[in-house]
Amino acid sequence: MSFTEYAEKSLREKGYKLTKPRRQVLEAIEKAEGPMSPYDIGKMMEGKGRHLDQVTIYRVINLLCSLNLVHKVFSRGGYVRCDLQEEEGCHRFLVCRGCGHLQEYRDEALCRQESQVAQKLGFQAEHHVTESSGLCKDCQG
Amino acid sequence: MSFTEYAEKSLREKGYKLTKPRRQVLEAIEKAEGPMSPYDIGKMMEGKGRHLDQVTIYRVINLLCSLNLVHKVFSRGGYVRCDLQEEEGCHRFLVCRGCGHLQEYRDEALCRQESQVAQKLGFQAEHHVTESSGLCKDCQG
DNA sequence: AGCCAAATGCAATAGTGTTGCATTACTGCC
DNA sequence: GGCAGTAATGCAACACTATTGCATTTGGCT
Repeated sequence: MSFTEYAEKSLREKGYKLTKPRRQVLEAIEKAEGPMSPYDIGKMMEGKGRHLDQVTIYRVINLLCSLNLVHKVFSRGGYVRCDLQEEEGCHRFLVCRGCGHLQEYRDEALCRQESQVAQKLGFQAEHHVTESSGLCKDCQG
Repeated sequence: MSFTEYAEKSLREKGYKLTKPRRQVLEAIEKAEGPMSPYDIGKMMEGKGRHLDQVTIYRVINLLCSLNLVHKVFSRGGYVRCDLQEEEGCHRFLVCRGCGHLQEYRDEALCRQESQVAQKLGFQAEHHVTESSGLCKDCQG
């Protein structure tokens, strides 16, 4: 199931309407190579002769983020599609400082250990957001 | 050694000048309870009859961040002083979704494991940025 | 005291994000 | 297939975040 298909299914199931702007934003994010800013998405639309209000784009992105269909990448700015679809747990990113390449992954053991460390500090962790920077396979050596 | 003392020492040692704006920003961040935006710092100054240019504040903050004397808190916006001073490694945050309380910590084992997981994916991690959300001691139960 | 590189102030500009309200358009129902 | 009602969008305005270039100032040195 493609990203867009999965996202549209998720929206339906949760009772959200499947509107034209939402389809368009999903399509834009599906096609994008890396993180897109709402502004980028607007420009892409404009380039195709369509028009989408910036506010609408923000609202769509917020919705998609809240459903974990899209993630914000803090260290680079912008938003990317979630590549792990229905995989539960905390999704993390590896961000290459060489080429900017982004890889999403998930690791249950890491999540568990992180929560344990928090517990020792009296904190009950619910969600972890992690972005690691370094060098990807192609940029090493 | 207080935050400001330590920061001023670090600046000197690395050859950065100890200017009035830098002292003022350090003082503001030292006193602040939680994350401050550059705009907040500007307003705080204005309130005391002093004036600091926004651009200058940004530049000072960027410098302090690059020296790890101050961290940006992505999930809340704004910047906080580093509470771990000279402790090496990746500094992480626990962010309470109840009261907004922020706690900084460090855990070498976690760091190592995170790098190992990345390694298995062919990625050579250098630095990890983590913010966990959940409930602090006071907000549980 | 004076030098000078580093840092600041100012002006302009661009990107990011939010709110309120009137209008439109999905979805479910007949 | 049309209708009703609610959810979502468009528009306008606004506020915050952040960057660049250049003229001017100043901290740290001799």
